[in-house]
Amino acid sequence: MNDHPIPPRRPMTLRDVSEASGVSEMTVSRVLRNRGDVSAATRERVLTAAKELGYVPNKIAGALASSRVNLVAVIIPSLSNMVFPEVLSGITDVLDQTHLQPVVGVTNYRPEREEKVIYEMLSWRPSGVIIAGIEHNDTCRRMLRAADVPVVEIMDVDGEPVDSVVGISQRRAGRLMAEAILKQGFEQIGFLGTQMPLDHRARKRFEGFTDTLAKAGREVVDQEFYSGGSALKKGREMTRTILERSPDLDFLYYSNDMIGAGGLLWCLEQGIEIPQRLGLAGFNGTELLDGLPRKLATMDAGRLATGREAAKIIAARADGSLTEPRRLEIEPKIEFGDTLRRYKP
Amino acid sequence: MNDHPIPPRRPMTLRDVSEASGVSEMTVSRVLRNRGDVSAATRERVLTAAKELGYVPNKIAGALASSRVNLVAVIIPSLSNMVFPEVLSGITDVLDQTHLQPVVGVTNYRPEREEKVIYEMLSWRPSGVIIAGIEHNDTCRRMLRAADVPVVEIMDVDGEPVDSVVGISQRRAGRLMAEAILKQGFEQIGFLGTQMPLDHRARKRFEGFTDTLAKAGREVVDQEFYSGGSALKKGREMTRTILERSPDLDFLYYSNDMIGAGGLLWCLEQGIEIPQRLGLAGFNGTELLDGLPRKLATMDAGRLATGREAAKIIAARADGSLTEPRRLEIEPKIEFGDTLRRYKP
DNA sequence: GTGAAAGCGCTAACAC
DNA sequence: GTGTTAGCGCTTTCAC
Repeated sequence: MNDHPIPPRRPMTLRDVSEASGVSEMTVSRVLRNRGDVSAATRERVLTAAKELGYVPNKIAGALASSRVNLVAVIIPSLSNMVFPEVLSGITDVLDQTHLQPVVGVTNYRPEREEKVIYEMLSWRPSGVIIAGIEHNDTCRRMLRAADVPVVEIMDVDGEPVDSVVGISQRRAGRLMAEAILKQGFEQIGFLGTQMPLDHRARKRFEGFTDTLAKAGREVVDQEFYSGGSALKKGREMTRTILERSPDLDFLYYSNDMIGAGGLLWCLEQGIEIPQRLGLAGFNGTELLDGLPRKLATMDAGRLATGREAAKIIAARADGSLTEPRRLEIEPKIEFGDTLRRYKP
Repeated sequence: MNDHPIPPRRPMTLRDVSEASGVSEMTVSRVLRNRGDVSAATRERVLTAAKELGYVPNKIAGALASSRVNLVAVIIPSLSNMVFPEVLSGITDVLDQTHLQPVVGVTNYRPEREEKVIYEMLSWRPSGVIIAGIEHNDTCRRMLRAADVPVVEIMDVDGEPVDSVVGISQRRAGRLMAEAILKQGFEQIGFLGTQMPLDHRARKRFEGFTDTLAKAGREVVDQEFYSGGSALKKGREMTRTILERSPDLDFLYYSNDMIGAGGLLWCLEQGIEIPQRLGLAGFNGTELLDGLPRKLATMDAGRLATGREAAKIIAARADGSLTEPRRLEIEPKIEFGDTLRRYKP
């Protein structure tokens, strides 16, 4: 064995590859980035050397030198609500075909977290920002605008976007559901939702919903809210509670599919006749609903499409093929399932 | 209005804050990072200037200069399986109390994607890597080792870790469940799982399961696999299929809670007596199970704890308070629910 | 096709 | 307490 003193391990650099291959740093860089003309021979030598050394380029240095970063900041309120991972899938689908890479930040629906996450993300100078919601405080909006980076706000188009926006109108979603419910002759309507004053999307949906009822001379007769715990279980409990308190209700509108599913299971166990005696509807168009004993009515919010379109906009802005802000409203689609339609169409 | 020509917008730098506040760049840097002594007065001036300009520091330059990056790479196979978001929650809980920040990469269970994601992540020189699974190909292992960064492999301790490792033994989890099932006198056991040769954790669990059955002179009598679609619905369909084919089965072991829940719902609808006629068990300890008509037996894999502990290790390595690799085996815990226990304990 | 020089926007180290 | 100098590891630009 040799017993030369081992010098302290220095992180590997281009220079190491350069020395190992006997080619200038500059040419090594060209090979590694596939830029400019390099002879096949040199190319080969560089690639071999890099591979043997296990060289991984330092993107920090690269980004600083070129002021180009292939990161796209994706800022969402939560990961435990399946809705956001689904949007992320859409984003990933599209970005995977580009050189761009999503980086996820989670705000937990807290504005001060949102500020922090935006700040942190922007400090890495990403090529674009995709952010859930269109309601952000002044600090957030100012940062986003000042960053001079393409921004796409998603999942809510009711408001003034910073730049581009893709998603459904939550108000319209609430309205459409209210109209469908009224059309089926339901009259005593209850609402069940999350206790989350900062979920602007749920709030707007509810507003659209109640406004429409009001125009028809109706109102939400009773309400029930929850926070934390198993949504399925909470849906069950809330449904029992609200029906005990207001036995005359003939429709329950849930702010998400999971609590709706819990409610549906409970109602079926009680032998409640659905939808004749009691109609039900959730929101989101979750895959899960397909496996229930009856299919809960819901509204597909086009999450996958939203993610895809948002990513396309960022990609197009990044490669210069798009320069103007876009506004893309996606149409929410009612799925009647087995719990909303009383009369045959 | 003034009509001076507007110079092309140059991204803002420390220098701008320096000029605006009349303080040297270095001191501005000190204030912004809370490093070293700065007089209250200068401090104030700098902060005001920075805020007014809406300055967001360039972390790329900072990271290059200091060779310190506050990013922790988190590499997981999927976001659509709730398991991983939950681990992420644990990680976030802990990292939120440090200056470290998680960055998520998704591999879709594909080794070539894993290679790419690791490479991309490492090229940003993160302070640590948390990666799902302990099975990685040689390229991946070499990169991780060469990166000279703390690495924590999670959710599977059966194998040789690159560095630290936190999680349950999947083989042991399979074994424990097999033992519990046998103890309850079940004899004709069927298995239902995902069609995913690359999910090593599911594979090891299954191996531990069948090995234990074998030692008791038993075997898995029939199996059924699925891929894609609504897991709840698939669970339903697979359960019907397997029971039609093998009506003598008296126990169904599902590789995850969601298909188990689908199976449970179907069995209840069929009026199958559970668990006397047929026992059921899933895997994961998903919150969802709490809302079902009966609680499915399952096994808590300690996902939150796994995430937390992994993050703690990274944080401790990063601040120098830990220097050795750690190995932390978490004990999986059977939850009997209402579908596994035939005899009163 | 290849190389040398300059500098991206910060911070470490040291001087004052 | 504050400022100066010299890089961090790449890429841009330009020369050859």
